[in-house]
Amino acid sequence: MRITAEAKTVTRQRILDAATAMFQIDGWQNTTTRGIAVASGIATGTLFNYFPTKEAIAAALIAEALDRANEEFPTSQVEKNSLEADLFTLIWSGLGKLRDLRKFLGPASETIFSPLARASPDSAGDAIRVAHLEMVEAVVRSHGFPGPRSVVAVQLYWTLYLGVFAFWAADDSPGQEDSLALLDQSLKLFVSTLSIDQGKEIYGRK
Amino acid sequence: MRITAEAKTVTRQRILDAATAMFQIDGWQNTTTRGIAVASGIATGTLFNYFPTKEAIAAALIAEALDRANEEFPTSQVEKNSLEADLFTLIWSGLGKLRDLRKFLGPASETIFSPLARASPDSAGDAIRVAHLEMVEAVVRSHGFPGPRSVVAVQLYWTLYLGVFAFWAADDSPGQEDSLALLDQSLKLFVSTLSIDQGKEIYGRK
DNA sequence: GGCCTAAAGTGAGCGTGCTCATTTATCTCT
DNA sequence: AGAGATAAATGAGCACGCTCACTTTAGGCC
Repeated sequence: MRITAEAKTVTRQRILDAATAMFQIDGWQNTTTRGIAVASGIATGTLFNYFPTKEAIAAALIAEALDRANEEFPTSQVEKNSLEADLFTLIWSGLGKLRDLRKFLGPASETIFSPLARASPDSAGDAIRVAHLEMVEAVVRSHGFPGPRSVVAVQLYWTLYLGVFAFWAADDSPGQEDSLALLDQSLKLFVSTLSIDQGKEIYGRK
Repeated sequence: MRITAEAKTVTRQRILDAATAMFQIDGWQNTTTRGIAVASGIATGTLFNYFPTKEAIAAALIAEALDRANEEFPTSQVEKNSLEADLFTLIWSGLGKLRDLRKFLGPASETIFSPLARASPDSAGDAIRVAHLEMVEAVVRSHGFPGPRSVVAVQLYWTLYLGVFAFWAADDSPGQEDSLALLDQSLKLFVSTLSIDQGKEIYGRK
């Protein structure tokens, strides 16, 4: 068995499709890795040749959805919008792409986006965090905040983002208006810290 | 076997002591419920008569530590301090009581304080969240914000608190100065939302 | 003391997520 | 075409958290 690269991506996709369906129908906890394997037509062990953990499968789904949103985001825009408005667009469109996954997003991300993220840089969700932070950093820079950001500012942003994310995943208010309000408020707060943060400390040391 | 209530609290304490030691030495993942049971001189099944899950054991440890901090907090104070200063005292003393548990706090709370908290009010950490929020609400009220708070404000506070909590648990900066900075900044932001929040909406509607 | 009742204790066993020694399939080289 | 090499697939098996049918033990009552 060699140079089956093409076959591998096919299998990979079959796993992701099966997992999506099963997570949505049965939920995160009730979906077993054995089940996903069977539904994908492979053995249990094979599944783990493609994804190191169950979380990694969900993380891949989330990452792909967010990547799609990021691609659509106009990076080299004529900035007529405020920083807040741009970040709002970026984040809200990301959440929009995740809409289908919402049902299992809460339980899954609980393990994926551990608050402990800083201590385990190899975790399944870390790549997502880094990618998102880079995207945000680019937007912030394009609005005249040269950076670099302090540890505190970065941590604050990520905290607020996760808060919005988690709230949104479980938000049953009509049109997710509560989430909109929270995102709006969170961004106001974050932006207000940026000016304070400017030139204060670089990554934690003076 | 009846009215062994006293014996039960003794056993309960033995479990908590054994668990504390094992979590600290071997970490959260490497400590098994079987191990805790053996170290406590009981059978595996018996352990689960005292605590429904492994998380519940850690949650009990955290809850007791925070309770101790809450008791020490002067509720009926002559308020000469700012709201920010009072919240700072409350939170920082809480973290102080948790110092010994720090090593396993990150990994453990990852499961305990799920962002999904809203959807599973029976989870091990929910009582802690409620107790803390009540404490904060009391302090906020005593500083002339009659409330009630909007869902958004509550969620924002809890998000910021968890962010500080998680950061602090893994903070290796000398004297946890980064955590201090983050807490300071977080509280500033939260307090600034309070005046906006006043009279705006009660628990999410109008 | 000898029974009855029920609370508390027990550990074999289940279903997980994940591993790893072994087997199978494919490509390369002669 | 056959042999050799190796990437990929396999599933029995492990350790874990947790359950539950059963056993043990302590109290109330005569």
